[in-house]
Amino acid sequence: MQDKRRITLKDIARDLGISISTASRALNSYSGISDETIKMVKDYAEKHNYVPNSIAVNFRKNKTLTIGMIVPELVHHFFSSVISGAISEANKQGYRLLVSQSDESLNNEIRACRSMLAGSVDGLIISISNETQEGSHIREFLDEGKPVIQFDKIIENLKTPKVITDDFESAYIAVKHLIDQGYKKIAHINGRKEVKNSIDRLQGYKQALLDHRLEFREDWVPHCTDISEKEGFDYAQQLMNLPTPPDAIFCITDLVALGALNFLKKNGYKVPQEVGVMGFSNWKIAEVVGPGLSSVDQHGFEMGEKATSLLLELLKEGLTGENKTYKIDTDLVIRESTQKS
Amino acid sequence: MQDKRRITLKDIARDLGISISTASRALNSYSGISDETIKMVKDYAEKHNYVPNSIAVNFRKNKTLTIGMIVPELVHHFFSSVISGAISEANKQGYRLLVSQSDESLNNEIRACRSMLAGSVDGLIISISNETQEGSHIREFLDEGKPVIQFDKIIENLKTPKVITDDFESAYIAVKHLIDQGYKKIAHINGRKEVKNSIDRLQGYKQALLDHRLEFREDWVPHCTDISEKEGFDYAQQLMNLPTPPDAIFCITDLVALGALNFLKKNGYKVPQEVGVMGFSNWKIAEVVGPGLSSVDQHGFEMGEKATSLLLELLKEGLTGENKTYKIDTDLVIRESTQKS
DNA sequence: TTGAAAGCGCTACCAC
DNA sequence: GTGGTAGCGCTTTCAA
Repeated sequence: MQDKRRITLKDIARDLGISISTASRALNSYSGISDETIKMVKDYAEKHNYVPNSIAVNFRKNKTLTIGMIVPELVHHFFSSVISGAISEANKQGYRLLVSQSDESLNNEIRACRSMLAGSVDGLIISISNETQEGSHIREFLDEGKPVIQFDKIIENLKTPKVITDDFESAYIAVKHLIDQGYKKIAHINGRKEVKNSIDRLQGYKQALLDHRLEFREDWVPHCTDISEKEGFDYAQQLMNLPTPPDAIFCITDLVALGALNFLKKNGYKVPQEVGVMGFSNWKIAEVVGPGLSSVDQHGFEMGEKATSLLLELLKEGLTGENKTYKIDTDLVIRESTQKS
Repeated sequence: MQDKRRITLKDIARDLGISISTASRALNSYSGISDETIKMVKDYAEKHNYVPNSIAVNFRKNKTLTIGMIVPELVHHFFSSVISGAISEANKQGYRLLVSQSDESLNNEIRACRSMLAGSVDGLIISISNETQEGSHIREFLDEGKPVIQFDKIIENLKTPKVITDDFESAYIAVKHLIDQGYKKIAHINGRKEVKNSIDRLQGYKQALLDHRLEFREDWVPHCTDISEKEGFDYAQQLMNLPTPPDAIFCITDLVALGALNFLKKNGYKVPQEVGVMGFSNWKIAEVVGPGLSSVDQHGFEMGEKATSLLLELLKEGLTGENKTYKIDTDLVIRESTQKS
């Protein structure tokens, strides 16, 4: 293997008979350098394929031009969309993205944070794991003056900017759509009771029922723990076997909705005529399943962009940011599964 | 904001009345340092929460402990699985993963390569974009002695280790399954004619037909350009409208298979009784579509792990690697769409 | 077993 | 407009 040493500023300076500082200034087009010199140096650099050693630059400037991103799960339409948006925005501004995942484990999350904090990133964008309750490992960033943006799954009382889906509003709109379609007994397969997204969606669901004078029943609101297809199937079964079964099911997630849909299809319920089904997240499966699943699109890409631009702004200003919450709009995507009328 | 300066070796040395080099050696437990000193320094470091400035270490050692990964598209079940596997393996060995995507654009790919080459990574794992024909931007890594691993979509004549799906074998097995099920007129919606994966799958398809004395017809092998659902739909239509329509369709990808499936369902063809459909990649959609789509699972996570461990091995040895190809096994996942019998 | 010092490549300050 | 030089934090010779 060849280890062709890269040409350095020193080489340029020597070959051109100028000083290193002049070469540096010329390449960075500082004021106070003659156009002549600038041209000479730039031409030489071009010709000899000079690439500044960015490790050295980083070292000198004490920054990395890299931002870290930690998500609970990478193989997931929503999170990969967010990452995609983050990369896009970061690259636009000359930054790179270091990606890690916690696999929903607090220990992994802490390890990832530590590794990034050791000097590989200038700031952090994170969506916490299910296990994370408290954020001392995240606070370490702030303590060193490195900004953090939380998104989607957040720790409320950690003083960072937050980018989230407006879960209340989105759930409200989704349920209102069901109501508008003429469904009257609307159940909600919710998520974990202690997770903010679940709580907010549940509130939005309740408020929509309240505002439209529809009945709310505790036994119409089961709570998932895994948020899996199987749970969707099982809870749909449980709901439909109630003495008073619902005529629509609003699901915490498309995967759960898929399970519900499968139960309903398998057992001869007509969707959407007898039972309406609404998902959340608008994954690819919502589009391809039969019948097409109405869902709420969370604009993951946009969320990634927003979180990144917020972080870069703070980086530019040298701040760690205020405790402000930014809500990203959602879109209700209406498909067959709720088209009763 | 607070900018609590982090404690450095210098601080430790000063406070402990020893030299910087001793402090450094103690922390790294070099031989030739008294246990006493080691203990003293380590205790002090622990107590004052010393974290080595990894930018400085990187600079000094001229490496970053970071590897770069460039994929055509991040929001994609296969690629996010690969990334997930790569992160897992990299972290295990103390490395981090910098992720970028080309969006199937050669220019973006070149830009991403340049950015990483400038000093942010020690090596690269890449799956090239559809537009990429030639790899001078990748060769720049090798020229600097930085190893590269190609995976999935590769440039054959670039001297790097390669990790790929055994497309020939996988296609062969998939088609053989169709044959075993009793299908006799098997079409293949292929990909671009110049892309290696397409070519190999086509060859596997042909060989399976040949070995089982089934007819091969050019007009049964249309070529996609986008590899989209729409193309699947359109080509299925084209195939079924031929004077001699096929009784099974092997699709280059699940998305294409989905389009084909949709065409068939919409037009009253019974799947799998009248027409069998086989996908490739085994995305989530293959599992959830009705009827369930038989497909070939590519083991993305494993591929990411393998590519990463190969890269780290080279990094350890200081080599750029040989032109060796590693084929990752696939699994045939049989669902309803091909269960004729 | 320890210390002094060079130096990685670059930027930025201070002279001239 | 340009050059000299200090120094970022660390590792690693070389000397003692």
